[in-house]
Amino acid sequence: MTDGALDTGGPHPVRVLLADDEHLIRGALAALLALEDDLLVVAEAASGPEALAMARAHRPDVAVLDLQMPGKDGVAVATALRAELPGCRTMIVTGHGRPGHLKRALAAGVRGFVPKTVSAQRLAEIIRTVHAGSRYVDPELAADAISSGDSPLTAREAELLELAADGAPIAEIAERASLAPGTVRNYLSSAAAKLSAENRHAAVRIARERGWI
Amino acid sequence: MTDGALDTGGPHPVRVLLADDEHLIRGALAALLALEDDLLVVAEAASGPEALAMARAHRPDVAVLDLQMPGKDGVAVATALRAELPGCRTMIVTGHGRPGHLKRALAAGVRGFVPKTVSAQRLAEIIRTVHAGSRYVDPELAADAISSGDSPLTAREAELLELAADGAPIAEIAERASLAPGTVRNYLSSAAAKLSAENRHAAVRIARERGWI
DNA sequence: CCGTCCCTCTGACATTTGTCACACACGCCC
DNA sequence: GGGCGTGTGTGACAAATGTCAGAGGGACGG
Repeated sequence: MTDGALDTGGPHPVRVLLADDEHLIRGALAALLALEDDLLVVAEAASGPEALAMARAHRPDVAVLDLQMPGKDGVAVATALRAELPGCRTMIVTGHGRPGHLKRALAAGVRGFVPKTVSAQRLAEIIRTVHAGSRYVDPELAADAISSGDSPLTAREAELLELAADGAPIAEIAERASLAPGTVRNYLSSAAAKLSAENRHAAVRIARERGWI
Repeated sequence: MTDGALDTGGPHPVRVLLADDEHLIRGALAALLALEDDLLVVAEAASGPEALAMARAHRPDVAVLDLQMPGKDGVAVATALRAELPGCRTMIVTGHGRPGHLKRALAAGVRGFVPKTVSAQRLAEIIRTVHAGSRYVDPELAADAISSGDSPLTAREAELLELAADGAPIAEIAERASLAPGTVRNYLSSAAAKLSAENRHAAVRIARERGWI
């Protein structure tokens, strides 16, 4: 064991898992992180399920997950990892961060949340921060989340709004939710009013933007 | 001037402009392309207008543009470049390629269209291909575009569908299009029928997926 | 225990939206 | 020119949607 005085991260480099479906980014990122002496990319994955399998096999210290991946999204993977590998810290990297994702991520135990607009060096610092046990949330995304505030929708309203998201007619939504059509209309109307939307479709759009569904 | 026998691209390296709002990717990409002897990244930009300004200043041989950028999207930049710098080849790199974008891009004179799932080395090859004057379109994206086929919508139908995209009520659409409400309903109904949609909102969603609006 | 508040749920009613039949203009082929 | 097909535009009618008033139930504090 090397126990001399080391100033670049100590004897144990941080073992990193990289998961992103865009090879271009993942490969480039791996190359840049490899330049950091104290970081070691031990596994890469291009999908949610693959990320989980890789994590089981390689037991990384930190998992860097893209939000949008085929199969399972980043937050879902983080949730699963929390249960399976409690010692593994998770962080999310995302292209266009919407407030709701941030809240979902933090609820799933994610320790870091950053947009892809940061530099690689900054990302390396954040990986170290997260590995050390601190949390890091991009200030701009945090501001967005705070300014957008909590969802004013009740659970049922959000649920029905989600069922209405693909433009289905009321009758179909009512059937899927096992409710009377009138009830469905009422919830959607209430949700639209809270969101200052003209109708349920505009409400869906607004709720999406705010990350509330 | 070096004029000896060179086998890695000749005496004039390909001058490349990189435009992408995600620093993480742009920086990483620049680093990876720098490993190629015959490619030289002469400028980087994080937005559409910035990309144009950089292109004017540095006159690159090939402009690698992200599709989604603040200010002006990649296709819009490509259109402007075609007029201002006819000698500059343009190519689009995109995260999630939808058929309509590909058609728009080709119409704008773009010579290359690739998803971000390709590797950096592959991208380097494609930059060379494009610089040599050939075109390159990712096979999978091309297949999508062909299978999705041409839009069955007439010009007016597509136009009104676009106005309906944010969930606005018919009256507002009619006003913005200077048409009678009945006419608007008729066009949207026709568009919905062609797309096998239950209503105009579902039609909007389908047309978006197919890249027809 | 009681009142109060909020969420859930429903049906009746008015408004909005989708469907249909039809009129007009334009381009095309014979 | 005459016949034909297609895109554009309109209004009447039927169906879907949004609005409203209100009933029932659980949580919370006085």
